[in-house]
Amino acid sequence: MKQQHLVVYNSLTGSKQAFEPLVPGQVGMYVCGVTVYDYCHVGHARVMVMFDVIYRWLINLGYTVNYVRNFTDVDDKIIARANERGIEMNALTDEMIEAFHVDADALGCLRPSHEPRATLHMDEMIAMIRALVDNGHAYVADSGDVLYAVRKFSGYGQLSGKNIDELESGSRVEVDEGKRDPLDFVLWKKAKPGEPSWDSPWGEGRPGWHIECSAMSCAHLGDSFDIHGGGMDLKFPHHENEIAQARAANHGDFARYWLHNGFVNINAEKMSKSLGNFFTIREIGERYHPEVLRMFMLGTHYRSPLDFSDVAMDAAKAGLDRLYETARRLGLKQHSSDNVSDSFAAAMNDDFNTPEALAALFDVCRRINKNLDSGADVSADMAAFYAMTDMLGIVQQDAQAWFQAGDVDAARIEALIDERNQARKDRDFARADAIRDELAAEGIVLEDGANGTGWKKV
RNA sequence: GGCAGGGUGGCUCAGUGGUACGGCGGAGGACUGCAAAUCCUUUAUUCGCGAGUUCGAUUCUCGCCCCUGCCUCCA
Repeated sequence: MKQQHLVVYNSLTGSKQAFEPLVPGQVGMYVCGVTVYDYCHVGHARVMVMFDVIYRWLINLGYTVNYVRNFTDVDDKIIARANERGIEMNALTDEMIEAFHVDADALGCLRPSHEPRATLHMDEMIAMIRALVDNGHAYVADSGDVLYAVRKFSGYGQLSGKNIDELESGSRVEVDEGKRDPLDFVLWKKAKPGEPSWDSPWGEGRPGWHIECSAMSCAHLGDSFDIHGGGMDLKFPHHENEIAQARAANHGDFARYWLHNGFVNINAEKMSKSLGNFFTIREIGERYHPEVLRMFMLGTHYRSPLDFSDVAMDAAKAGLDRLYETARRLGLKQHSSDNVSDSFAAAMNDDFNTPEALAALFDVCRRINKNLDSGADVSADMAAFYAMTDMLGIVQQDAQAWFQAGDVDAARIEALIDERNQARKDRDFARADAIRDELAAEGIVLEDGANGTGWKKV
């Protein structure tokens, strides 16, 4: 059954739905970014990569996409880290945002249309909080904090599929003195001495975490927009609270489709900073090309858990090498746009099923190799091959460089290859094999082809 | 405890009411002086367990076992 039109799994309804944007031809998409106090780990990478693929596919479908991904650049952890390091908060967040971009670029992620920072949207946040206070959805507690009254919002719990009473019965939340309800959350936090703060109708303070996303998404995309995404762990309470704030303050529906990606696990356990079982993108980058990490992620559907391991990364590298091998045989890349195979398109249209899309890519890859072997025409398949790899954001490097990157003395290798080929011509295979073994010991593999001998680093 | 998502070959990962996609790995073959790469063949009578519905279930229903996540900050 071919899927001609995009169907997405909407966390809000718990089912797959045909995707129909609010405005035909246009998509507004907001993805929760990161809190910038440290380097990104593999879990963050998954959000970046998967929503990058979604972004690319939406564009391919012909939509004009307004893709917004925020930076949380003020919060407790940031302040604590800045104090630890003895630097200003902004110095820390600027540094981490730059690092974020380096990592995202390395992973081959396109830049979003907008990357708003919380600290640059104080006016919007304060306006939204004021609206909530004015219409009775928020109140000023004895502590001076402004809190959101969850009981005043009838739809609370719709996204996470919970109701307030259930949440409270199993709640681990400490009951705060000033709260009218244990689930009430902070909209505006009164400043403590020495903390960064902004002026507001409720005195000096700073915004709560949830309000920034409500305010920034609506500021860039309007009170109603199409897609809101992020990691599964943000579903509750973060996204639930975003909905409560935005719908109570504005008149729109807020986000209509909610997309949540699964976690990255280590030994079947969630990778997280609190558990300390995480690898940063940079650490992985020392052992694997970032594109291997991307390939690894594409092999699993975005909503499923993804178990990170060296074995899995090695397998991803082997598969990616095979694609690069084909790219190398094809030679110069022919740019193409919408030549993806039908099965690839069907897979992507079915809630961005990248594992199935990869299967479609490998089908074409195999056919190309076969036809290249037999000398048949591959032009149509080549266009499809590159259209699909571009859509997935893989095979973006020069194929020759992919295999020959690293610390190698190419001139010396070429010289040895010449020497070996002379030996082969002289049928001195002992000498020829000795040279090959010598290079193999250095991780250089020789390949004798119809057009001479090539080499690659493994 | 409540809610959510899982358990598919050596590993990994899709999928479907009619005996299972792809990748990695293994085996055999073609090619090669030998390799490497590539191609071909092959690698699950079987989809956690038990029952039910059905002509037929891995796919639907029920029960059970196990795993993970969320319910607090977390992508």
